[in-house]
Amino acid sequence: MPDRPAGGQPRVSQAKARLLRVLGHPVRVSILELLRDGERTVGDLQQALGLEASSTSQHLSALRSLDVLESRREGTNVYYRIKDPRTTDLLETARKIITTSLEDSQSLLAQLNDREATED
Amino acid sequence: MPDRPAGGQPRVSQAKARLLRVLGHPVRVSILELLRDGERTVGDLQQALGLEASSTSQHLSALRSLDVLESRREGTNVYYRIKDPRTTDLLETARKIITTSLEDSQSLLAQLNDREATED
DNA sequence: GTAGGATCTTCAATGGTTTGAATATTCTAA
DNA sequence: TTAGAATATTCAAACCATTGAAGATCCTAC
Repeated sequence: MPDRPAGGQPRVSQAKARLLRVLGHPVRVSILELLRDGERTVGDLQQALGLEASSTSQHLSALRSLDVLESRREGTNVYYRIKDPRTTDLLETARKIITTSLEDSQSLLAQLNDREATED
Repeated sequence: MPDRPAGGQPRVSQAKARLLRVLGHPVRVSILELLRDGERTVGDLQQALGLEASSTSQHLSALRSLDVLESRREGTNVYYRIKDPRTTDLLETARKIITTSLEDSQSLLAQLNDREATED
């Protein structure tokens, strides 16, 4: 079994990319944030997201097909939950990276403004 | 300033999604893996990736535009490096999630095979 | 200083993939 | 069987990746 399939990049890179890509959508990020504190029904999620039922279901199924979510049925409702808690950590890390990056540009901006005020 | 822009999902979710999506491509995952141990030139990366120069440059620029990478020029070469080390952590977390998920399906498969061998 | 070569980036066109919305279908509980 | 809920399918529009050509930028050597 070759490490590098026809595509070009190694299998492991491809697997990571698949996971990150499925997480890389605003609706799906919102879903994970909603599920951070525990399971919820599809109808509940749909309402919180402000989406059509069909669209909600499609995003949920994308996440489940990569094993990010799992579901159980109870009567007429289906409950979804996050399968691996490290998925939440991953999103939290993403948040930290973004925050740092924004803080850096903020402080750069402040420096530029200071300089403008004092120079010449 | 509204939390929820016209798009639908909150700004924060959108920002996270942008970051995760730019990381969600096999070539860009490979780039980050190559840069894990330190900076490298574009030509070096290009060769390791097996890509066209222009394609390499565009992936690098996508990563830089979201502040994932930074670069410096030295003579005719440009060196790229990872800006925030937590980006590496994020990829590592992704790897762990995938590994666990694969192990789970492996053991499920093993159970199925055992049952097949002993039943009837 | 300027011609040539090397490295990297940008641009525009193409082909492919993903998304969103609407509709149809399946599933479940009563 | 019927209503309600969830999922699957479809198709047009938006988006992304790749390619090749042209454009910068910098070094070296004459």
